[in-house]
Amino acid sequence: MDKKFIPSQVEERIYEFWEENSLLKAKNGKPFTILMPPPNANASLHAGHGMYTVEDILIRYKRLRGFSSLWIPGTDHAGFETQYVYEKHLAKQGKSRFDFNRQTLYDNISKFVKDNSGLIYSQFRKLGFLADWKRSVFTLDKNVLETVLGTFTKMEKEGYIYKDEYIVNYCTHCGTSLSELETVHVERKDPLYYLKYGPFVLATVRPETKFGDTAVAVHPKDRRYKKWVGKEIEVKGLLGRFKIKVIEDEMVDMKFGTGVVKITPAHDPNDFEAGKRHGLEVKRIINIDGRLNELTGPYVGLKVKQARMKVVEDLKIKGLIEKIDENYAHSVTVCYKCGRDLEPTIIPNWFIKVKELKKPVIGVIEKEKIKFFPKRYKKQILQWLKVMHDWPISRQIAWGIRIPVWYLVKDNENKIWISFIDKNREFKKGTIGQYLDKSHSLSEIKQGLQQVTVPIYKREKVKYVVSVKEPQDGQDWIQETDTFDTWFSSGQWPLVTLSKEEYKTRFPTDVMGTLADILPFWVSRMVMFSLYVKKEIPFKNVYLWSKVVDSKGQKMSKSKGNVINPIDLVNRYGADAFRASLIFGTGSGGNVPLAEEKVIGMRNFANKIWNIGRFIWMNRSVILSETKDLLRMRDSNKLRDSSAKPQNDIEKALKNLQKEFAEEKKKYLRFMDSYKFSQALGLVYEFLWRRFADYYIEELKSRLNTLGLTPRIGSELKEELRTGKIRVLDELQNVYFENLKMLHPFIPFVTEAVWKVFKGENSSILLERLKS
RNA sequence: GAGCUCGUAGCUCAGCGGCAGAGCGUUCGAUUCACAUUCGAAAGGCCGAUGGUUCAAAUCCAUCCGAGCUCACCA
Repeated sequence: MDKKFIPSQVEERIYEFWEENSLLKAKNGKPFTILMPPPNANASLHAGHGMYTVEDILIRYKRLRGFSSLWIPGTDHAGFETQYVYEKHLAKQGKSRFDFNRQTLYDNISKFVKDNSGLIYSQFRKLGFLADWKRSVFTLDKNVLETVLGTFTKMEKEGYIYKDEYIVNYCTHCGTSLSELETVHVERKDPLYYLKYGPFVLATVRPETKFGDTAVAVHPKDRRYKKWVGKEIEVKGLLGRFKIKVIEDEMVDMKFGTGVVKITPAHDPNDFEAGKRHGLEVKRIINIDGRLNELTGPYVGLKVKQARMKVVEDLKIKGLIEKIDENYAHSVTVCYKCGRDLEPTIIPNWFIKVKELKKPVIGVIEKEKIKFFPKRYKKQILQWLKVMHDWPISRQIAWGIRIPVWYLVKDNENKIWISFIDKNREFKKGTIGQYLDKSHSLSEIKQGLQQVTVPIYKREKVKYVVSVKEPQDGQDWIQETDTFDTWFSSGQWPLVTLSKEEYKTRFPTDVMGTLADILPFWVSRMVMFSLYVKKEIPFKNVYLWSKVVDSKGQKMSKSKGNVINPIDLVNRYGADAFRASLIFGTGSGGNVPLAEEKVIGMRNFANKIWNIGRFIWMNRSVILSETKDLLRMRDSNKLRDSSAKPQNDIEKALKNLQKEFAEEKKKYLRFMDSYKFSQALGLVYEFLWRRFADYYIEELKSRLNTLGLTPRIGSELKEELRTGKIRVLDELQNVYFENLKMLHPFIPFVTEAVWKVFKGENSSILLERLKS
């Protein structure tokens, strides 16, 4: 054995051993199953992925406890995220997604993902993860598509899916709508404009939307404006005079501004709701490219911000601005990805009605059929479920699972809007009828297709069918271009990962471990889909781990320059040290600070484990080789008298050691079974280092020394004590071995390396059992 | 506005009714000994504040102060 444990010399070999000897696969026993949260297929390992260690700990622990533990990995296509990355990549080449038709864009991204995937699995291997890589599932695999499309079809048939023109947060830069959860609210100061509006003055931060106003609202209790309610007022505006209705609505805050609000249903979520309540016209004046449209007269084509400046300027000239509050602080909704202001926009979207679907979810969580660790997340998810509203599942991006809806072309030529690149590589946009008439064939359109938009028509709806393949009925159909929100497919992760056989024995799975951040996005939806499709919970326990932050508790980000590359740490200090540093001394929830000093500390711990083994190994080998001699000299009476007392002391110490160990183990099992990994590791750390090494070994050494013995090599070993010493080492060794097993889930490499020293190259601690 | 969490050693945080703890850092000391990636020792604390429950409170309850997160709203 080397003086030091050198991870880089053994880790790779050990991992290969596990892999070659099928130790990554499930063995016989009672099933224990974890589905790995799928990282983005094109991702590379970041510090946060290190927390997957928690799942590896469970897998290894359960294996040692005799379970048939199975960890199934996978990767996610991560629609929006990936397309975003890819578009940045395109931008570097001076291109954009609009230069390609949909299919080509999809194929290019697909290739991009393939080229960049696989990296993260090799990094996971470096961390020692005992997952069955051969079983990896990708969220665009055939069987996943079947399930996901099947669920959609079922939901549509049963009335849980509807299409609606709804106001959604739309990022004009990223070109897609976002769910509420994908938005970020930031506090900001913007000018608040007080506009003269007929007989009123009203305050707004968005004067450029005034062309879309279809009412003015006041509070029902506001006496100041009572006489106007229900009447039309005449307003002088930038485009001339117009009449507008005054309505009353509780949403108005009498104290804010002048107590009068303009209602712009097409461009504000609250106004949209108000518009619904009062049956107002939805007048859209900003297109989805973020520019004002022809209804705004001279402002057509301007982007929102430019338009605002121009409108304000013109209003000033006309004397229509009373005052401007330059320091108005409010919060703005921005894109979580690019940080730009979101434009509340009306676009046709596919929705899932969640009112009925979420009821059983709340039920199983309240009844604790699914348990949360730490417990407080139960409250959080329940709170979130209560406010959960219908889920928009359409995304206007190419990289994803295309929604299996086909629109009938016939009779709808003027209702289906398309954009495509024609055979002369020209970009075309308009209704499908416009082009079919002009010698563009449907197949040409389909080939160059970028986007299909079918607005909601109240009277004559556009006929569509839900079908995975194009309907073969001789009629012309064109498929929806929207794709599913990534969470729609990853929400079905527990439904696509196991084999048919395994659904009988391994479902519900045992533990779902994930970052607390995605509790609402992912966990609640997995439960929802599972209860809907399988009438069964998808997992029994949810373990929420914490965010990995830097040593000062700051979130890691490139701009702050505090990003720590985990592989770097692994290369320098070993996978064990990295893993343990994420677990040791960390609490439940919040953040896990990752500091190099801590990794070093854990490296030292791994080395300590190694050296305790080395001590036992060196002395044991000596004894074994000399046992014969020693036995022959048993009757020697030399030192007999003086040996009596220390011998008894050693016996006593051993008894204490056994007692302490029994207590340690009992506690350990309790901690492990209640997912208190940090405490379990801390316990063994304390026991092995502070008690076993610093106290018992040191004590024994010094007592042997008082007899003129050093527990060292060959000739220096005095025979008189051998009987006692053999026992000493035997007992030390057993306690040590048990502790190796207990530590193995946390620091698999060093424990396995030591094991192999004692039991041979072909042995593995993973084949051992940790008994109660 | 609502909910949740956290204030414990210089730093990062465990502990969550029964002697105030760990890692890192600091100071002093040891060294042919399994390990200097080591060992021994020390300094460092009104456990955010106040009140309550209790034989006993860092721990439970209430209020307050401070920090953070999430959700909702904001013309």
